[in-house]
Amino acid sequence: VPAPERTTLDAIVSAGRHILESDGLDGLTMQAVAGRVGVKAPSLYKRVRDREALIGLVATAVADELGARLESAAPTVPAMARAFRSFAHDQPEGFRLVMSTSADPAALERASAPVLIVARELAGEPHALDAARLVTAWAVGFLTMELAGAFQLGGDLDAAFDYGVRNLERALQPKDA
Amino acid sequence: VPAPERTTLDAIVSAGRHILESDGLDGLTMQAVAGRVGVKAPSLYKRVRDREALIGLVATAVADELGARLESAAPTVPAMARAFRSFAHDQPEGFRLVMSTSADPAALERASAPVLIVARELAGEPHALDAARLVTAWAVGFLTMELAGAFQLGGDLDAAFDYGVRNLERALQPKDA
DNA sequence: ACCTGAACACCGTTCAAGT
DNA sequence: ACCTGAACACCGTTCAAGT
Repeated sequence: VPAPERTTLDAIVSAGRHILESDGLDGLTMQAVAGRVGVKAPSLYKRVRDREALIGLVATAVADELGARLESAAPTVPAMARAFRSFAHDQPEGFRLVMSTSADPAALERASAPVLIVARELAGEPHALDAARLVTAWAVGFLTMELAGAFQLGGDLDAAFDYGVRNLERALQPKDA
Repeated sequence: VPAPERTTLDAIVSAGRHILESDGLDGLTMQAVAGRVGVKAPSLYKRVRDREALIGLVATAVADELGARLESAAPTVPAMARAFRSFAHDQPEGFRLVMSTSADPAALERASAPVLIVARELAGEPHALDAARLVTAWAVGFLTMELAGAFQLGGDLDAAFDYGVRNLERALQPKDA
């Protein structure tokens, strides 16, 4: 006797993202997600292996949206850095999750593709990958610290971010430019 | 009727650090810590407010050791970057914890002081703080990604790290150098 | 004065029983 | 074929009772 489906994997992941942002990773419980999609916790196990797998799906979905935002930004270092930072401000918990958990490798690769293109244009082919990693690592670290409140010494964070963008752009030019 | 003390706060924090590295943050349970110091879980509440506070103490202890290592490194960008990376490799869970939790602000400030000194010498006083943040953010981001396995596109990570160090050092010099 | 067993709330997960 | 109540293991935390 078939039974009607009362939810979908997409609804579960979407509920997970919403709860993550409002209640943090600790608040992302199976019961909270189940309640939000109108089902009891045990039913989630029909669509998701366990909580860890659900967290991975949430992280991948966030990484995909980050990639889409970077893709639709202008292909310059400042524009992509701004897009990156505004995403982290909009979804701080999701951003943290993507950076700490290993999300789906394919999603991470998609997200980093736009950066690689800009880096190639700026630094030239031989150092394109190293250059992309330099600017990505800086942005990840800056936002990790900003979100964690780790910039203790005050000062203007917006100015510090601009300083970073400007100097990195300069640093990526080939030495004999 | 007084009762003998069967453990100390130091022993608890030290046990916490050990369990953190061996079993991860999820494994850092009150029962595991209590067992390691030879006591039952409820006794921990005599010395620590709750699990969250214990995690904060562990993070602060790790941050203090990181600061000490940076302080004893040679005052150059490459030497401090190497010290930073080797610390993250030695204590990956501790490193992740310090970067994600807000450890004690005072500990974070102590840890970043040596970087500030080098940055001041390289970039000059007006941009010393911005420069320190640039290099610190890069190192934090690089290691966050390296530890998370987020560098998907292969290549030589040691070389990518060296590339970052070299180019950042160059980027920090005043524009008219 | 610290330590512990017992208790409670809460969560992840499994599974037999419903429809 | 999915959904749920019941059950189990495990954890954080409190507290009365021990010494």
